Amino acid sequence: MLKLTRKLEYALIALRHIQGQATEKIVSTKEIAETHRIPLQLLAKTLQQLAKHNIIEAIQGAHGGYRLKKSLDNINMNALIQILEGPIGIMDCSADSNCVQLDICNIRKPINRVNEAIVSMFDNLTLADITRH
Amino acid sequence: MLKLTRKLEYALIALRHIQGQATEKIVSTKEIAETHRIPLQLLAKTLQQLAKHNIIEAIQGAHGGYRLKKSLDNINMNALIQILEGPIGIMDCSADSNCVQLDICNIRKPINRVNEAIVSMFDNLTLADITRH
DNA sequence: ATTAAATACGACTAAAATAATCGGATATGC
DNA sequence: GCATATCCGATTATTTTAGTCGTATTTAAT
Ligand code: SF4
Ligand code: SF4
Repeated sequence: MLKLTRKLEYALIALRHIQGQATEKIVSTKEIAETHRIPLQLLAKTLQQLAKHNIIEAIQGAHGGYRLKKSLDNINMNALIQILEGPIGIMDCSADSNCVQLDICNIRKPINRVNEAIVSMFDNLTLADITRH
Repeated sequence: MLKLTRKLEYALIALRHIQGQATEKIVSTKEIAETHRIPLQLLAKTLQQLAKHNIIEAIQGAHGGYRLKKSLDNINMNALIQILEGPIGIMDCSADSNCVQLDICNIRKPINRVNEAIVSMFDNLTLADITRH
């Protein structure tokens, strides 16, 4: 309950790892996976998602890997979560959510406010805040 | 990811329902379950947990049910979560967590700060805040 | 050219967490 | 005594998350 996913953790670990290297160094998935004992394939797919969304840049072929494409100051946690997991929703109140309680629910509004508070918290947290400290 | 559980939702819905009744009225699980289309057995067990922790008072036997035992102003969301789901942890960093990354993890501290921020948010949110609006 | 090392990606399987149900016990008002 | 409730452990079902597999493609080095 209220847990982050491993995928998200792996992404943060990887971003911090990449940031710790020389700016132009190309870091391979393997290097990150071995350093931090992350399952290689899972990390690979995660990094591919980040590359597709222009957070990191992929260099293919032998001696390929990734390097940062944006400054981590300019990306917030909410954006990262959005990329990897979709929008934050502490519960599922959308129209197509087929929640049987939907139209008779007596806690929907306050719960939505809580959700917004969490979203806003992650909005105000840059990846640099996390990868720097 | 970052979702509340149904059990917790059901508890909130039930507490709000009970609060909406006359102060001394005894409300049965069945009444709440039918009004809000919540699975009876699951709600029953949830309310039992709340009763055990003195948030509501159980009246057994025919015409039994529950009524509030504490003012909802004096209970915060964090306490409710603690009762129903245990401590909030957006990830599992305890000593016995057998996370293989534990001793080489480069995001542990910042993640713990995020966790504390969430806990503190739920600490400052009373059940009355949720059941009233 | 061939090989080795890397990303790219869809499909699949495994594991864990959550949600719901079942079966019975106990209590109590009428 | 019976109907209606709470109580509660055990089990099953469902959903979500985590991880793996197989294969294709790219590219540097030889
Ligand atoms: S808050 Fe109410 S409507 Fe929204 S998902 Fe929970 S029960 Fe359904
Ligand atoms: S933050 Fe690091 S140590 Fe904590 S659970 Fe996640 S990976 Fe493991």
